[in-house]
Amino acid sequence: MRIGDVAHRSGVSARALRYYEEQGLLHSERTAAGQRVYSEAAVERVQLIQQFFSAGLPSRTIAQLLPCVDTGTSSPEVFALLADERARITESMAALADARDALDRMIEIAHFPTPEHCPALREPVAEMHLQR
Amino acid sequence: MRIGDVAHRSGVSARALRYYEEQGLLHSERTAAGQRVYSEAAVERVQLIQQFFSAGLPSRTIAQLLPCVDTGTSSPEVFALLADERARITESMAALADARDALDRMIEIAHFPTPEHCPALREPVAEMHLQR
DNA sequence: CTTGCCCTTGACGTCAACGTCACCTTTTAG
DNA sequence: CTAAAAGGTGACGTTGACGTCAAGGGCAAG
Repeated sequence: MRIGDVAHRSGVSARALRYYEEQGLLHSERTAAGQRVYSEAAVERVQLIQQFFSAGLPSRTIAQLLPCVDTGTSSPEVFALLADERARITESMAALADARDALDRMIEIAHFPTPEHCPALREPVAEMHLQR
Repeated sequence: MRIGDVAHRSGVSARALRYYEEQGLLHSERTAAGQRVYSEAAVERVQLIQQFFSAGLPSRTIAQLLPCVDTGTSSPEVFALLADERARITESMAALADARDALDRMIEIAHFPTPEHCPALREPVAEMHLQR
C-alpha cells in the first residue's frame, strides 16, 4: 500500500502519516525511488494512534507506548507510564462528566425558567443589550 | 478583591483572568486608578469557566453560554449550542473510554505476557536493551 | 521618601498536530 | 510518449490558551 491508500482507509491525511513517521510512531518501507510502502497492519496502527491522540496523549508518550504493543513487553518505566496515562484519562472523564452536568443544569434551567432554578429571575431584570 | 486574590483562590494565573476578560468571559469593575476589582462570585465563575475549558469548549462558545447562566434565559440558538456541546462531550467521553480500554489491554498484556495474549512472544525474543 | 509588592497595557513567544505551498520526481492512464 | 495523478522533501502558516518580558503606575509600611 502507498501513503494515499493508508490515508484513505484510516481517514487521516497523508501529511499526518508523514508526521507520525517523523515522530517515530509509524514505520514504512521505501521503494527504490523513495516512495513509502505500508503493510496492511499500518491501517490498524494508525487507528490506534488516532485513539491515543483523541485521548489527549502527546506524540512523545505514544512513541514510548507503541514499542510495548509491538514487543508485548514492558519495562517498569513503560508500565508506570501506562498507569499514569490511564489515571489521566480517568481524570479527564470525570472532568468531562462535571462539565456535562453543568451543561445539564443550564439545559434544565432553560427548560424551566423558574425562580427556584434561577436566582437571576428573582429580581426584575434590568435592560439587556444583545451584543451586535 | 483584586486580581491576585482571585487568581490565588481560583487557582488560575492573573494572566488567564485578563485573558478571560479579553474574551468576554469575566467582568471586572475598576478602581479610579484602573485596577481590576472582582466580586466574590468571580471565583465561582472562574471555576465554571475552567470546567468548560477542560471539557474542550473554546472561549468563543463559552462566551455564548455564560450570558445564559447570568440571565437564566436561553435563545433557541443558545439552546441548540447547549445540546451540541453536550453531545460533543458525550462523544469525547466515549473516545476516552476506548483509549482507556486500549491501555487496559496493554496493561493486561504487560501483566500476563503469554503467547495467547501476545503474538510477539511466540518467537524467541532477541536481546533487549533498556534505554538509558 | 523610598522600598517593595502588586497592578497596568502591549507585544512577542510557546507548543502540538498538522495544513498548505513550492518545487521537483515517480507512477499510472490513455 | 505525454499528461495527469500521486508522492517526495523542505519550510512556513495556523490555532488557542495562555507564559513571559518590558516599561511603567499605585499604594501601604517604615
